[in-house]
Amino acid sequence: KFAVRKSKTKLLDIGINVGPTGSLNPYAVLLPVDVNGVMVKRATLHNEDYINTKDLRIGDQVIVERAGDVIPKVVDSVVEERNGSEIPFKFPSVCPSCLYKVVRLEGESTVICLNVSCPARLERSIEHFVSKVAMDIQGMGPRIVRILIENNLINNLPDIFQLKINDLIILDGMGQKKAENLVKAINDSKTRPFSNFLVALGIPYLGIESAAILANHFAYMENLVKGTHDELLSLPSIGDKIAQSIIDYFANESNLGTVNALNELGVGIG
DNA sequence: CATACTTCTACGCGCCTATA
DNA sequence: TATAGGCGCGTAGAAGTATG
Repeated sequence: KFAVRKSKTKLLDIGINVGPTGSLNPYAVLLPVDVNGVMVKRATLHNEDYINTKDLRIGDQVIVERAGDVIPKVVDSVVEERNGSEIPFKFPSVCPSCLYKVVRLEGESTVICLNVSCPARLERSIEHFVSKVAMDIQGMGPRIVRILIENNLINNLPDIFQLKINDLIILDGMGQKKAENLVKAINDSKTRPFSNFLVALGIPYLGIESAAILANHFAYMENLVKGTHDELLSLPSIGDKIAQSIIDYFANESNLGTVNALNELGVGIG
């Protein structure tokens, strides 16, 4: 097995993932290639500017590298090998999931879908909600999340806590044992620390570290909701971006409704 | 018991934000 | 403007469970 750090392959296509907060994240679909012992068929492209700056075109031969032998990335296109059939990539103007017009805010590199009812956003926000750093609901990975949504068992975050064993047991590949384990995991997650609950909400720029600082200062959701921009800014490692992001989140009626509904189900209190 | 399928975990670099 | 550090990215392999 050769130790190849960089490899050349063909950029077959550029796809778009919709993130939990509606961001449109581009990724490269590659002709599978061995990069230092690993077959790589996909690599992140970060954002619209990254594609434009590198002038990556669909059909290009591209250099793929695994940074630290872990995460693959497209580092360059091989311009000399173009034959004229390569197609420049136009970043989508509508969300690939809900077809709503997307926006790119001044000074931001991220293009986002603002439709709060976007199906892709719902799916990704639930995946994030149940993930390890957030509510840590074991046995509820992306696949199960999709099945639950497809079967109309989940239409929003609070719905997760209404799931019953009998709802789950009828699903494909879900038996008594899995259903029991999932319901138990969901119930256990109700007592996750405030910081993890905050992360679970999916507030842009708010990760576990910043959330821990907020949780430490405010202790309860009702205090945080009342927190002013200045108070947030006074906290270590909370700058204008994160502060504004938090203010924006709690200024949104729909978000407040979600938080209240969760609290009433015994989720994320204390 | 064998097979199929899903989830979980580790990995470490570099974009982006916070801060001086 | 420069430096520090949080955060998320894609893949393989292990661990676990469902099903026949």
